[in-house]
Parts: sequence; C-alpha cells; structure tokens
Amino acid sequence: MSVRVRFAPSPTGHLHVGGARTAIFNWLFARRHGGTFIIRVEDTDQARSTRESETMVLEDLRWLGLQWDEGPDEPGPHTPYRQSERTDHYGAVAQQLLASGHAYRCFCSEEMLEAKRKQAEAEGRPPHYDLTCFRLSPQEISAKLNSWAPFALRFHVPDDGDVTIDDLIRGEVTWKKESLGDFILVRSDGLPTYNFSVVADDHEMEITHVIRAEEHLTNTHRQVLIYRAMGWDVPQFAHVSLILGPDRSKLSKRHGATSVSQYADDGFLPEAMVNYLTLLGWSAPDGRELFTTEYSIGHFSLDRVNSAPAVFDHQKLDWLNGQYIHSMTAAELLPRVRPFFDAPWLEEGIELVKTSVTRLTEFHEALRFVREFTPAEVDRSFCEAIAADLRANGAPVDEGSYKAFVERLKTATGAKGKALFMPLRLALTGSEHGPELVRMIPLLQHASESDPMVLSPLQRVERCIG
RNA sequence: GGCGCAUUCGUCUAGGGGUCCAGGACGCCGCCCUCUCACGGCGGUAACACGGGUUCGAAUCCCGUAUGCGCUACCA
Repeated sequence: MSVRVRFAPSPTGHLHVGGARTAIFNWLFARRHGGTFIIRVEDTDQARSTRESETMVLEDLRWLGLQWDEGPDEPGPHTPYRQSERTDHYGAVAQQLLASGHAYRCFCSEEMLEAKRKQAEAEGRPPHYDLTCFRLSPQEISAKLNSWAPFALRFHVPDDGDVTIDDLIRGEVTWKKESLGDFILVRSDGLPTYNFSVVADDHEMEITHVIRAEEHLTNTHRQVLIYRAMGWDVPQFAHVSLILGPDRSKLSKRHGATSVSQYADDGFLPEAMVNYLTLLGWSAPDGRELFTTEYSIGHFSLDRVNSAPAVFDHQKLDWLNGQYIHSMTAAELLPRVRPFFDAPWLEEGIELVKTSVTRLTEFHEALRFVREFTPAEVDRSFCEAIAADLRANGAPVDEGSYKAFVERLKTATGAKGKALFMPLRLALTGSEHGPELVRMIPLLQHASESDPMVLSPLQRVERCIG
C-alpha cells in the first residue's frame, strides 16, 4: 500500500514554526516513500478560522518549498480538502454510529455540562460526562425530539475501551478506558468536532500514517475508539514533540518570532529554515547538519526523530542561514536580496560582503558605506598622494590594477603594511573596518559610474583633503 | 487532581548493555590566517535529573521520585 500522509493546519493565522516542522516531516516522509502529501484544512472551529488565514498558511508552505499533491487548491480523489465543506461526509458516519449504538443524542446544554463538571471536580471525581442522556428511554428521546430540543451527538466509551497504539516515534502507548468520558462527536450546530472529523477524513482519504504534534497524542485514544466502532483500519501514528522557547515552555509569541512569514521578512532563506526545522528533532544518519532537501528526502526516517521536546535556538538558525548565504553565489543571492535592498551595483556588492552577513536584511547595512561617506581624519599628505595617483592612473578596477596602485602608493608614501592600508581604508570609507580593499576599491569605482548616489574613490579622497 | 509523554554539555543532538572517564554541531574562550571587520582553520570549556534494582558489566533494560510539558472542551 502506498504511503499517504497529510498536514492538517487550522487556519487561525500564519503558519507557526511548529506546524511548519510537522508539515516538513510529513512532506519528507511522503517523498522518501514515493507517497502522497496532502493538505487538509481543519476549519471546523467557525469562531477562529478564516479564509485569509488559509491563504496565508498555504503561502507560507509554498515559501518553504513544500509541494502538495492534494489540497484545497489542488483537486484530488477526495476533494474537497476543507473540512467545513465536508459536512455531508460526516453525516453518514454519524448516522452509522448512532444506529449501531456507539453514539447517542445528548440534550444537555453547555451551561448544564459546565455545572456538572464543576461539581464533579469539587467532589474530587473525574470531570467526565455523567451519562444522563445515555440513560434516556426511547420515549424520553422522542419527546425531546418532538419538542425540537437541540442535541449534540456523543460517543459512548465501550467497556473494552482500553487502547494501545504503537507510535512510530514513542513506541507503545496505552490508555485505560476510565481515563475517558463520553465525548462529543457532532456539536448541536451540526458541525463535527476535531476528534470526529479527523477520523472520518483520515479514513476516507486513505491516510496511512498520521504524523502530527505531540499535543494530539492523548486524543488518539478517542480516535482509535471511533475507528473501532466503525470497523475501520487504524493508521500508523507518529507524534512529534513540541518546540519550546528558551524558558522551556511551548514556543509562543512572547518568545519572539513564531511564524515562518516573520522569518521570511527577517531575511532568512527558506532552504535554511527547512534545514534548521528538520534538524530540530531529526538527525541525519551520518551526523551532517547542513543538507539539501534532496539529501533529507533520501535519508529521512521516523525512527531517527527524537521524542523529547526541543528548544528553538535562534543562534543556530542564524549560523545555518549564514552558511547558506556564504555558500551561494552572488548571482543566486541577487534576486533574494533585491526585496530588501537594491542598487545597480548590487551583485558586485553582494560578492564583496556576503561572508560577513547572516541574514538577507543585513546586506543593506553591510553595503551602507558605498552610498554614505563621511570623511575621516587622515594625514593630508597621504591623501594627496592617493589623489595624485588616482588622477594620473585612474582608479583600480580589478585585482591587477589594485595591486599596481598599491605598489605605486608604497613608493610614493614610503608606508607599508598597516601604516599603508589603514589610512587608505580610512580615506576611502571613513571607517577602519570593512571588506577587503582589493575588491572594495574596484566596487567603489564601478558603483560610482552607475549610481549617482555613489562617490568615486577620487571624490572621496578629495573630500578628505577638504 | 487523573491520564499520557519527556528528561545526555547553556542549546540542538549521537548513543539502542561492554569499543563512552560519552562523540558531533551552535554558542562561548584561546590561537592561527590577516590592512581592519568578517570568513576560514586549529584547540579548549561543558552533560548521561535523582534513587533503587536487573546484570560480571547500564547513558543504554525495569521500578520509583523529582521536574517540565500535553490532554482531561459542543478548540484544533
């Protein structure tokens, strides 16, 4: 049987990095096994879900470079892929559960339930449903029905409700039926709850492996019970641990950026993001930490996914992003940098400073010296020597002419080493720090020819002289 | 409270009974390279939560304790 996995985001905002990692693991697993990767939007929470959020989540996934085979915008054999549009699919299942006695109508109001819960808790009992409506006689039920009393559909936990699963990441996990109370399948407004729709959809979409966040682990108990009641095969489960903030609590907004779009805005490359997120929980068999998606697709397996939660480490992300930027060519980087900063001489500029940058947003600052020049205090005669040479020979435009330029300057000023290069750097950039002069001076010359905002080396030296 | 999951350097992790006085990566510190800043190279710092078992032998298996997290909703 071929692998079919799904990522099931609820559209309540931008894609969270935790969700992104879950999506990546699903995607890697599907690609590794030549399977199908499905996006299914879980929007049954009417109060919080929006179509705008769905669009954003899909955009975020696309930015990361994940492609799905079936989804809300990618028709497949199980269209639609939006739960709010699948209500008729759930009706039949609900009917069957009701008819087979696995579920019953519950007429209790939310207020009543709340009161019962509070009382149970006060008396030290588990806050489970008290079975009032389970015990209703057929006469009582038809009476309620005839009076148009609203009802929800509730699942009855059977006597043999103990469940054991063999989780692909955590091994055997067992629950006793006592830990569960009868739970809602269909709300009184007719919409299914998550635990119900997820089972109906996963079954109908022929999902073979459910790879999702750990917070769903205990829900699996309920879901397996529904599979059993319907006589359906149970898929394999793999529960991925949570991503934590520096204080080891679940990563949230107060820890800083949590949505992938924010990382895009902050100048991270999607390749680095995917690499980092993959590394957060999974490790390559040969221990490498920098890898392409081709590599991780070729080597991904769930038994190398760590079951312990992981702290999101911004420093390592920075390092990784820097590694990607350093190893890319200026031509490759060019279109990536443009949204953040642009200039006619950008490609040469990127080449000059890329090793000092860790995020795309930093190119602007790293290249600021090209357009902004503040003369520094430099020995006047030294500056005049530079100016004289530039006037006589023109500014260096490549490594060869730069070297010749430096040789002449050495002769003219008698300075060498630091005593030569420091005043030169200062005269041309106004700063004692910056990229290597051999490529910087030619850039300054080239940039001044194409960009009116840029002063040429000669103009700079002249300003130093005053 | 109940149930479940987790616990190796500050962080991400390797490790699935002896080859581990625990390996790699980020960070940090030092050295080298070097006109500076970076990059890069080299070296260093630093961990098996605790307590009992099982075993000739445990980071690795079992049981407790502690801590963290999750679920316990007509949220997903």
